[in-house]
Amino acid sequence: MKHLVRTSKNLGHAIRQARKAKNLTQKELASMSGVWQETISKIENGSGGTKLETLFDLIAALDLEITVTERSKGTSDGLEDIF
Amino acid sequence: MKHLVRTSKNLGHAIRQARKAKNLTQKELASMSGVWQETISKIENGSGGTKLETLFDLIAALDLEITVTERSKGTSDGLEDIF
DNA sequence: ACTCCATATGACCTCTGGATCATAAATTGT
DNA sequence: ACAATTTATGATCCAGAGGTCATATGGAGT
Repeated sequence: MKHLVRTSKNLGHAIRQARKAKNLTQKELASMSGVWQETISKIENGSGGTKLETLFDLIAALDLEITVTERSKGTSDGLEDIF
Repeated sequence: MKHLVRTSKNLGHAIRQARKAKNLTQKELASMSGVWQETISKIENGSGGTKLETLFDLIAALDLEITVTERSKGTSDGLEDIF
C-alpha cells in the first residue's frame, strides 16, 4: 500500500495501518523504535507537529520508506491512499 | 526525480534540489511557504529534527508530495536518489 | 460483570525548533 | 575588485513535542 501524506492525520493513518499489518501493539513498536507508546498514540491520531526524527524512527522500525517526488500531474494511478 | 528520504540530510537535499529546479531563492520560498528563510537554510543543510508541519508547508509550496510505502525489497529501480 | 491487555489522556519538566532581528559569509554579476 | 544578492550563523524568546509516570478509558475474551 502506498500512502500519500499531506498532513499529520494522513501520517497517523499510515503508521497505524503499517503497525497493524505487522501485528504490533503500540508498546511493542515503542520498544523497537525508541519512541514512547504515549507518543505513538498521539502521532497515530494525527495530533500536531511531530518531529521528523521521531517519524524516521517509527518508519525505520516499521520497515517503511518515505519518498519525496514532484506532485503527480493528475495521474492518480489508483494506488494511493489519501485520508 | 524521486528522493528516498531516511534522514534530515536526505530531506534537505530534496528540498534544495526542488527549490533550485524552480529557480527560487530561499527568501522567495520563505514568503510563499510561510517558513522563515533562516529556517529553510537550516533544513536544507539537514540540521536536526524539523517539525512535520514545517515540512508539509515547504512540500506544498514546492509542489512536491510525500509518500509512505513498504520498504522496497531490493528493487532499486534506479530512480532513487539517496544521500 | 470481571479480568487483562491496549490505547488514550493528563500533568510535569526539559529541551529544542521556529519566529524574529542582526549580521556574517558566500555567491553571483559586472 | 566591487556591489548586490543569497545563504548561513548567532542570539533571544516562546510554544510545543516528547520523555516519564500515573491513570483512565476501551476492547476482547471468558
